[in-house]
Amino acid sequence: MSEPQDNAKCGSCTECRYDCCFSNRHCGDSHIFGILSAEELHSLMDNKRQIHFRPGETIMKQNTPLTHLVCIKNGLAKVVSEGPKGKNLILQIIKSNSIFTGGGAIVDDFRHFTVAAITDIDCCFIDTSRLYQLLTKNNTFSIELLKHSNDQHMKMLGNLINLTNKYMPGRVADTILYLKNSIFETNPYNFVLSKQELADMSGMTKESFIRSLKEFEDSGLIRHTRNSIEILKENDLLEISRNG
Amino acid sequence: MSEPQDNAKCGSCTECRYDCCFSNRHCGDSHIFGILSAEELHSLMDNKRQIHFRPGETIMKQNTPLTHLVCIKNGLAKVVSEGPKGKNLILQIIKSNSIFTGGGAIVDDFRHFTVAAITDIDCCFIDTSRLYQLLTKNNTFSIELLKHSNDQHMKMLGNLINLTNKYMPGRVADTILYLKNSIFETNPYNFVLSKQELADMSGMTKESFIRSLKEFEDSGLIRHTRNSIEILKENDLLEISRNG
DNA sequence: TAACGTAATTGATATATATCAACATTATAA
DNA sequence: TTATAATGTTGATATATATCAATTACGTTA
Repeated sequence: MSEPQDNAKCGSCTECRYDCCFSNRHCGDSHIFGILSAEELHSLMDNKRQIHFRPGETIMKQNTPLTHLVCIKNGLAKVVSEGPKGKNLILQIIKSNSIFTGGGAIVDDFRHFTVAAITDIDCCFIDTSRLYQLLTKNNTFSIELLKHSNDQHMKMLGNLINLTNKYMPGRVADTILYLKNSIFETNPYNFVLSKQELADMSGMTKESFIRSLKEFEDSGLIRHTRNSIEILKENDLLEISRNG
Repeated sequence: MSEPQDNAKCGSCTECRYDCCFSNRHCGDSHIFGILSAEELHSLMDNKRQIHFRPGETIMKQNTPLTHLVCIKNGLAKVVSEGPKGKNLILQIIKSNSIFTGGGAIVDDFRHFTVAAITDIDCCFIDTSRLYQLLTKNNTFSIELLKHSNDQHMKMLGNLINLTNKYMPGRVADTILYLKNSIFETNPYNFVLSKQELADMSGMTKESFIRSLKEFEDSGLIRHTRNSIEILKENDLLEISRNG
């Protein structure tokens, strides 16, 4: 894999080595590493590897042994469940400063998801053995990880409910609102996701997604180009999302 | 199954009071209480309440504050996600000797599911405050609970995949095989679930469930009466489950 | 720039599933 | 027991969504 400037920095400088990927302030949806002492952080990151991925590359593959957890330093990645017969479902988008284990940590130590880079990505691979060691030593850390796990669990429940209870327009509304409010956080937002990927996030075919999106455009709810969407009437979209 | 006298016994005798619901040997899918010392078990169960529910009664209700976790001592319960517009999805059946928190433990302390009794049920309500206290004291316990959480998480992923990637016959096959292999564990198995509930487990209407079941019967894969099912050709059903 | 491959779009059609309505069966209570 | 409600079953139809095929736009490389 290629190694740009940041990469080299992280591999050499000591300060960076144990801190750069998980500074307390920036640890995204979880403060999980914020509670660790320097020593503990050291024990966890001692032999971590920072790796660069190009868009499209697979970061972790479903059904492989869960030997490392991944921390996204910067870039966007998609979490995919590869179903039978090539049916992919994108369950979430991971942003900078997030950790991701792959699902089966402690339970069966297999990865239940595939994670692939959407943009260029710098991320760290941390040995799960180090994680487990730390779990046995720092109870607060265990509790934080439990919190993180429950959080992911409830997000997946949300996914399940949306995908099974709603018609297509509701699911499309969910997807584009999720991207605006949880991922890009600006209103006309640009993205690098293909229509196929947007459809995979919404549990439908790309043709259906396109048609639904067009209806929104015709109704004046959104405006969109090849790779940007502007939400014009968020309340109406929320209403569509609620009514399924 | 245990005798009904247990109920009374549990309320009075001290030994029973801290042990009967969660003996190490019988703690179902989790050994979570098996690792606790007598003292710790005491601290957890000190003020626990054992309650009896009749079939159909609600044990915990979605969207209420998560003040207690529930341990099913004996009986069967259904875990329901109540969607908008009365669309219910039954996510799992809970058997004897299982614990259930309701989803949002530590995260938002709200219940994300409704749990309702299918049969008569004896269960214990344990203060979550006691649980949290114990979490901070016993690291092994935290790790066990983390394991339990991840386990539930991956089971929900399985649900999601089944419900979104499969056609009706595959989902019906999943449901009746799940009941045979994970819940009742005998072959012609009797159940107290209505066709509506079976349909709610399979993410479809009761009419569709009935039709699908009839096709299985006509093809000689199963035999069924009002409240019993016999699996005749499990391999064929597994094949149907796989092919969606 | 032209040429090619890939992604996006549109339309016509097929199919899975839900809905609605009628009826049958079983359970419950007077 | 009979009456009445609840649940189960079947059929006809409507609808949401996928599939297939054709075309267009775009981006990349020669």
